[in-house]
Amino acid sequence: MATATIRDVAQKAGVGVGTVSRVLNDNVSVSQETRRKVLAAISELDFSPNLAARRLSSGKTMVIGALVPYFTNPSVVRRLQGVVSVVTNSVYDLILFDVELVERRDEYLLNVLRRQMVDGLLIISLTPTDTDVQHIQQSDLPTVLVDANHPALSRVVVDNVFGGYQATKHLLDLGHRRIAYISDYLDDPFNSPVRDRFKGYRQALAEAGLEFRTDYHQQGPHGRYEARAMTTNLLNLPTPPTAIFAYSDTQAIGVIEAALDMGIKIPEDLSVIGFDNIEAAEYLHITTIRQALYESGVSGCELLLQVMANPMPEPQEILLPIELVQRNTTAPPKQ
Amino acid sequence: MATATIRDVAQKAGVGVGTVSRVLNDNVSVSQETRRKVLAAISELDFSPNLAARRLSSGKTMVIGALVPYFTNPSVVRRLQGVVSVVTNSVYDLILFDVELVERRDEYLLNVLRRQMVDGLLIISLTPTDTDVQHIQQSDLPTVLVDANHPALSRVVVDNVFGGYQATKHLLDLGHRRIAYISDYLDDPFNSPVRDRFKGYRQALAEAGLEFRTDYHQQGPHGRYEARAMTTNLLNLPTPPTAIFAYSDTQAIGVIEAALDMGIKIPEDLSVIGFDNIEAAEYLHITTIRQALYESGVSGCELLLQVMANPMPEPQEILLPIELVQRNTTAPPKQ
DNA sequence: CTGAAAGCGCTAACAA
DNA sequence: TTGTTAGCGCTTTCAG
Repeated sequence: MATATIRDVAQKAGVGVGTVSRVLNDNVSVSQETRRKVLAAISELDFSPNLAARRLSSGKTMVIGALVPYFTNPSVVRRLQGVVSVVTNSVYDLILFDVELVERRDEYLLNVLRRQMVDGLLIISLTPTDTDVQHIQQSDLPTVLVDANHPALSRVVVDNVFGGYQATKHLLDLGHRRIAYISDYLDDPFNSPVRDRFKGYRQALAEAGLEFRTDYHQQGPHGRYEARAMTTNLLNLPTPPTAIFAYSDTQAIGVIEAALDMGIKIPEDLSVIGFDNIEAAEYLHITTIRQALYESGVSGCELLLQVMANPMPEPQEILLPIELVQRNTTAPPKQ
Repeated sequence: MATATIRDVAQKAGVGVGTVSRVLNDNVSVSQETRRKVLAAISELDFSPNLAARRLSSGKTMVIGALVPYFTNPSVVRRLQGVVSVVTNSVYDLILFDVELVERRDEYLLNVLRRQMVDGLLIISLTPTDTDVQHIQQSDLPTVLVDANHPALSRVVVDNVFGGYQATKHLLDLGHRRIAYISDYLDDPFNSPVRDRFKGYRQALAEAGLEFRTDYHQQGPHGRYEARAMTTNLLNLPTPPTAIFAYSDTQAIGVIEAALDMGIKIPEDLSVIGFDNIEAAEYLHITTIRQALYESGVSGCELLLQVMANPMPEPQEILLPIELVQRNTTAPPKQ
């Protein structure tokens, strides 16, 4: 069926296109009778307004964009599920930008900004650089960060420094003295949580009068398998750690697998604590720092919708709570 | 910055807008010299073509839609990850339609079809009705089904009847005679796999000379918690089953939790087999029927891209393999 | 190879 | 309250 246009509807209803547009947009200034006629014509012709035309004319796309790194990352997926739950109940559609190559991140962002592809943007687990922020501000696109921090942008975050502190403190309280940290690369500019948690780790260590040992900090690309390798290094040290704090649950799983492979018992011989509380952490009974993943997506999207509706002079910050979840992978060290 | 338009570029380059459009679209009929001038003007003005305008004018949206039910479902997420991996490397963007309410499914589909929101559509784990198919065909929108079957549409599927058979056969081979099936509602029109696997289950039973017992089939809404309740019913029967085949791994997890709660040991007292091989099944060592989830998304999206490029007269079918993965939740029955 | 001009289907400003 | 009309920014004829 060659889809009907607004002109066809106008003709059939015996009114002008402006009037049809008015009833389409729930503009009040239409008489009952006229509205009825137009509505009848619309349903008769099975008319539905063309989106591209509407967008060009109105300047609004009615879509929200979500920029995410590694759509395969469970915690990112969980956040996205929160986003989707909100978007689905709004008038907006969701377009997903998956950045697998960090080098292409820039290209994505600029594209999105310049081409006016979306009315609002959610940036998830991807810390923008100052240059990025400049571009965003220049483009005037309502933007909200989720799990990423920048003072100039509205955001939904957790206190990662405190999270790192809390995880380490838990291990310390258990009596551990040789505590390692495995993480993503500390100098990844797009990942600020990794540095914050590291800071918390060192704070807790210092507070306990413990020296930071560089050989107890392993960093590498994110992932379960990469974490296994880092763990092996750690466990082969002359004086191996008795506890490992992993930057994420995914990495904690790798730590556990590597330890098990070496015949090291958890938690008897090695304590492991993760971060995030993804579903797998529950299944595997991993002690972890829970953060409200799903909720962060919900809050982020709600905040974005708000900002889109009435822009706020100041960037907003929503701080979500974190909480230690004790399960079966941490215990006091032997003897 | 008030974004530059094609007109600005034309003016600055001293050419007509048509020429600018030609270089934008890699049209060959532009002299080296002219192209150079235009390109210079473009980069000088930091110009990027407006998408809405391009869409309206060309009639192409350059976006692919993915219609999914329950974006929280792990197997759906996994398939989607496959889709994303392909879309990301194409010229298309991805827009996500999440259908949480089955009643609204229709509305979504019609909307997508009529408003020309996308150039191609992927329908995941949502079996279309004949009416749906009619609408799709009328709209002439390239469409591919993933994990859903309809003879009139291109699709990526597995042999679910065989899968159900294989799962049941495994239990039978182990020596079980009292085998139950818990599943989603059998009469859900949008879920054909549930019926196919049930058919396979009954085939295997019949082949073994076993009668189908209605009290051994529990159905309900999909989910881990719902599966727990169904399992409790089963296990409280006068002669409870010694093995349970769960429609999905998610449900198998519920089965296991319910059994454990009742002090029933797995696999000693009860064998459990799931379906899908989601990540949690690996963590929990659940015996299951693996299907290539991620791969289904990849194949589906590649097929869609192909169909969009050159429409095929006949609907295509891609059949993906399934495979029994024996882990720790199935064993011979006691004595 | 290139410029001019006619839309694509809609919204919104302007009259009436 | 309503009809008319001028664009929105681009692609794509149609001439030349």
